[in-house]
Formats: sequence, C-alpha cells, structure tokens
Amino acid sequence: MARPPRYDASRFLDAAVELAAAAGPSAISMAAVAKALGAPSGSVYHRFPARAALLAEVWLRTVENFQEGWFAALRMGDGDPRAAARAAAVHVVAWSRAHPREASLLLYGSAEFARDDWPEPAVRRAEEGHRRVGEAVAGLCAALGAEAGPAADRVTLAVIDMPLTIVRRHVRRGQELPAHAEELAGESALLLLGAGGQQERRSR
Amino acid sequence: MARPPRYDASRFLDAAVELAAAAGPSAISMAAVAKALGAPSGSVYHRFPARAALLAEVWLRTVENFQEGWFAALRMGDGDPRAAARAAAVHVVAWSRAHPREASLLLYGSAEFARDDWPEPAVRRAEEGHRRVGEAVAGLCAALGAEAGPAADRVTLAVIDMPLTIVRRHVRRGQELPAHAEELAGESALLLLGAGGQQERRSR
DNA sequence: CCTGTTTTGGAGAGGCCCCTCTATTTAATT
DNA sequence: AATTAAATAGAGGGGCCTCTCCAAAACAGG
Repeated sequence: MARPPRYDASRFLDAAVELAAAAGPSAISMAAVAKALGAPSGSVYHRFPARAALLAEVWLRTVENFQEGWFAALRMGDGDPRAAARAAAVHVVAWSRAHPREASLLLYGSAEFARDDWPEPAVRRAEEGHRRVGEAVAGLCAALGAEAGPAADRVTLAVIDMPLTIVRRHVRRGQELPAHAEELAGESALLLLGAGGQQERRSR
Repeated sequence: MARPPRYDASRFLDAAVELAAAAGPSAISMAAVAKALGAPSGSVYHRFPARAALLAEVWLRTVENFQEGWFAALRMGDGDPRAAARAAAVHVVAWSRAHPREASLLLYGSAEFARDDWPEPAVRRAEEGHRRVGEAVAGLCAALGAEAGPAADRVTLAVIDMPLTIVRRHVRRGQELPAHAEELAGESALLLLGAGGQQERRSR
C-alpha cells in the first residue's frame, strides 16, 4: 500500500554521528546529513520535522545506549558496592574505547545539540535518564557507607565525571585511548571513594 | 594625526566572552559582537582580520590568564610538591568561581574556537602555553617521587582535568559552584597522587 | 489494472553570516 | 587653515542553512 522506504531514520542518525564526531554538533546540518547518504533534503525532513528533532534523537540514542551499559556494569558487582563503583567507572572508559565516535558526542553537552529547541517528549526522555542516573548514584552512595558515606557529588565524580575526563583528553584530539586507561579509571574511582574499606576514612 | 579609537580590541573580546558564555562559541559572530557594542561590523574587522583571529584572541587571552594563576599557585608550595599540587588543583576551582564566564569558555576546547583556522602566531602561542603546562607537570611529577612517582597522566588528571571536571557540572548549567568545591578538588588531587607514590598517604 | 498511500526527489524562499569595499568623520600635525 | 592618517559607518555580494512545497515514483490491496 505504500512505497518502501529507502532511507530509514537510523541511517540518518548514523550519518549525523559521523559528522558530529568529525567536526562537532554544529556540523550536523540537514543538508550535510542528506548529502552523506545521497538523499534529497526532503527525505530528511520526512523523518525529522526539524533539525532540533534530529539532534535530539542523535543525542538520546547515544546517551541511552551508554547508560544502558553503565547500569548493567553497576549491577554486576551486586554484593560489593565498591566493586560496582569500580565496574561502572571502568565501563565508561571501555564503552568509549568501543564507540569512539559516540564517545566524542557524549563529551559535548546536550546543550550543543540544541536542547533548548527540543520537542517536549525528547526533553522528558532526557530528564528520565538523568533521574535514573541520579537514583543509581544515590543508591550506591547509601550502600557505600551506612552512616557518613561519601557525599553524592564525590560519588558522581568517581563513577562518571572522572572517567569521562580521562577519556576526553584523548578523544578530543582523535587519539586512541591508552591501554591502561580503564585501570586508571577504576583505581582512581576507588581512591576517590575512600582508600581502604568502609570504616576507615581519613581523619576529617 | 589620527582619529582616536572608540572601540578597542579588548572591548570586542569582552563582548565575545559574554556571547560565548551565554550560548557557546558558535554564538560569537562578527555581527553579534558588533551589535553588542552598537558598533558597525566594519569596526570589528578593523581590529580582527577574520572571525578566526577574533576567536583565537578570545581563547588565548582567557587561557593565558588562567595559566598565569595556575603557575603561581604551583610555585606557592615551593618546598612541598604535594602542597603545590593541592594548591594548583584548588586554584582551578577558585579561578572558575571568580571568573565564571571565562571558565565556561575554558570548558569548551580550542577546537570550538575554530583553532583549525587560526593564524600561525596564534597557534604558536597556544602551543607554547601547552608546552609550559607540560613542563610544569613533568617537574611536579619528578618532585613527587624520586623513584616510582605517579605517571604523568595521573598527575595531569589530579591537578588539571579532575578539578576542571568538578567545575564543569555546575558551570554548564549556569549554577554557582558549591562552597566545598575547592576542598573537594584539593583533597581529591591528594588522593589521586598519594596512591601512586608516597608511602605516607592520607596522613595529612 | 486501478487506487491509495507512503516516500522520494528537488526547487526555491527567506534568513543569517562572513567578508569586502567605499565614503565619511575626527583629531593631531604642519 | 590645510593636510593626513586612523578609525568609524554601513551597504551589499556571495554562500550556506533551515524549512516549505509540490510533483513524481513505487508498491500493496482490491
């Protein structure tokens, strides 16, 4: 009952990822995406009502893919919260190594992907992901120290921001990650969470 | 012998900082900079031969200002390399607190400031700064552990990247830095450095 | 084969931006 | 007062980009 699609949405998104990895999110123009597939611009607009909608989808697909693995890594060390934290930190680096172009996107913020112009549903998806990460961090926080565990922002630093920053330096200049990057991330996360075990925190 | 200047270069740069802090480096257009001062576009081109030259100057002025203070902080703890490292890490946060708009620039890379199109002298200035930072890190590295000191990338992480990442989360959403951010940066830097080298860890 | 629906294909309007170019203003010097 | 060099002032060309719109194409079901 209808002409079969020739370019589906995900192919446009793939092209957009490529463009952004090469020259930043601003290089994702509707014309450039179309040209990358040899498609007319109308076909892009047939899938995405506006540039902001395409940018939103590129960002959300990437971030949700990343978060999925991150949550899985956290659940891995299900008995030991310190092992879970280490696994999560290591995952950030390992995922970036496996998906260098997507990692490069992640290092830009959602703001660079025109978040201010996103359609409402996309904003909600982003907020939902953010909320789930926050919950996971809070849970980890609680599991780490029944009383006087490290503050939430310290945990966030250890299991997300710090590993991402290890990745940033290399990805931003198009270099491969050094072999020991995962180990550096995991070890640093443990250090930040409290050197030895639960009870002994440095004199504070 | 000549008409006195009405807009000097630094005022254009100030306007550019404001624009970039509000909406990213791509918001620095020659037209927007001119409009911010009520100047005609020709006056901007009278000071800067091209947009790339203006972006380079905005970036370099900010980065060199930042680095100056960072070097000074490093020299402060001249006897004790650990104290120097802590001071440097703390400085990153303190400087960002004092200069939130400039800090927001720093969190973008030079690539976002059209580095690929910079004139040759600007590129050299950037490389020179980069080199000096590398030297300082290497020196700190050597001072920290005569034998088996922490690797250079761990030191870089501790005294630059990690503090910057603490700043990033807040600055990117336009929030003020929390009061304990400096302490978090300093303490985390010591934790990261302590594990690799010295035996007297967390004695403080 | 015909009909209906989805999709492709592509032209073009309107807007912003980079940059060029010329004319004019301004003040110190002669 | 005349001269001169620096600086302002602003119009406009050329290019890219977003988005609209319409016609043609391709297939599924009757």
